[in-house]
Amino acid sequence: MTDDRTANLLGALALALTDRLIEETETRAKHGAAAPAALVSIGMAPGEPIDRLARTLALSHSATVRLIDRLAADGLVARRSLPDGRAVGLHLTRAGAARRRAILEGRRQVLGEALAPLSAKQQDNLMALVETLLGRMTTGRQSADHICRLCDEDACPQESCPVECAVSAE
Amino acid sequence: MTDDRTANLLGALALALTDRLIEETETRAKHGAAAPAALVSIGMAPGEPIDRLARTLALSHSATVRLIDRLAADGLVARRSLPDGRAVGLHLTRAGAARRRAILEGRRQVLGEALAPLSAKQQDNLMALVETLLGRMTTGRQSADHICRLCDEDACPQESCPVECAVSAE
DNA sequence: CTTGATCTATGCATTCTGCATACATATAAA
DNA sequence: TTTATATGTATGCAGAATGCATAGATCAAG
Repeated sequence: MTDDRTANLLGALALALTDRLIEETETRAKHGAAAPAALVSIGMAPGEPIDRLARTLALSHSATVRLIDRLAADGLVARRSLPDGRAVGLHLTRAGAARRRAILEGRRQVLGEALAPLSAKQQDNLMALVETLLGRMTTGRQSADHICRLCDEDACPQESCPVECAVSAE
Repeated sequence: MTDDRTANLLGALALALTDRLIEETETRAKHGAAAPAALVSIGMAPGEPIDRLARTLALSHSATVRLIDRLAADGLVARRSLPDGRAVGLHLTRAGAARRRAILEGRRQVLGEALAPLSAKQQDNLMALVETLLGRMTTGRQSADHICRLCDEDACPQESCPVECAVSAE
C-alpha cells in the first residue's frame, strides 16, 4: 500500500523539475519542447529514420517531419539518404552537435542545482530508489527510448542504465 | 559535488512521471495541460481572480482568460463578481468539482502505481528526500503555487507541506 | 475630479499539432 | 516479370493553444 502523501510529493517534484528542465532546454533549441529531445535523440543514435524518431518523441509522423524541417532550416539537422530509399537518415550537423551539448549541459546544471541540498550519502540513497522506479516504468524498447529521450549517455552509461537493463531483461 | 549519473536518472524519472501525469490528467479535462491544473487550483482556492490563476499556471493573462472561457463553456467553472468590480472570482461548478476529483484520483493512481515497487520503508526514505528537494526548490509564494498547482491537499496537508513551509519560513 | 494603476477582455498573428492524403520505394506473391 | 501490399516520407488543411498589443472598466490617491 502506498502512502498518498508520498505519492503527492513525488508528483509535485516531478512537475517542478520538468518545468525547469523544459524551460532550460527549450530556450536552447527553439520550435517547442520536442526540439531539444530530437537533437539529443538524433545525437544518441545517428542515421535513424524519421519514423523511429517520431515514436521516441511520441509525436505523429507529420509533426516530426515538420520539426525536422525546422531544425534543418536552422542548420542543426541534416537528412541523408539510406540504403532503404524510402527512409531518410537523420544526422546532426556540427552546429547541431554543439547545440546538443549545450542542451545537455543546461539540463545537467538544473538537475545538479536541484540535488545540491542532499549529502553524497543521501544522493546515493536517492539514486538506488530512482533506479528501481525507472526500471519498473519501462515497458519495452519504445517506452525506453521515450523515457531516455533527453538523457545524457555520457553521464549514464547504457550498460548500467536501469531503463536499458529493463528492456534487455525481457 | 553532485553525481552526474544521479542527476541524469532523476531527470529521466521526472520526465517519465510527468509524461504519464499529463497524459492522465489531460484526458479528464480537455483544453490542454493547463486545464487540469486550473481546475485543481481553483478548487483549492475558490474566489481568486484570473490574474492570480495566471501566475499560478505560469500562463499569460490572455491565455488564462481564454482557458477560463473554455472551461466555463464546458460548465466546469463559473465567474462571479467580487467586491472589487474589476476582478472576477473563479469558482468550480458542481460538475467542475467532480471533474477535479477525477483528475486528482487519476493522478493519485498513476503515482501510486509508480511507487508500488518500493517497500514501505523505501517509500518513507524517498519521502524524506523528496521533501528536502521540494523545500529547496521553492523561492516564494508564486513559485509555491506553481509547484503545487496539481497537488491534492487532502493527501498532503498544508501545515506539513515542505513547499508551504518554505514560504512561511521566509 | 483627474490621474495613474489594476484587472478583464478581445483582435490578431504565430506556433505547434494531427488527420487525411499523395507519392516513392521496398517486399512478397502470382 | 508483374502485380499487390506494406512501409516511409512529405504536404494541404484545419484546429487548438498561446502571446502581444490594445481597449474598456473599475479602483485608489491626490
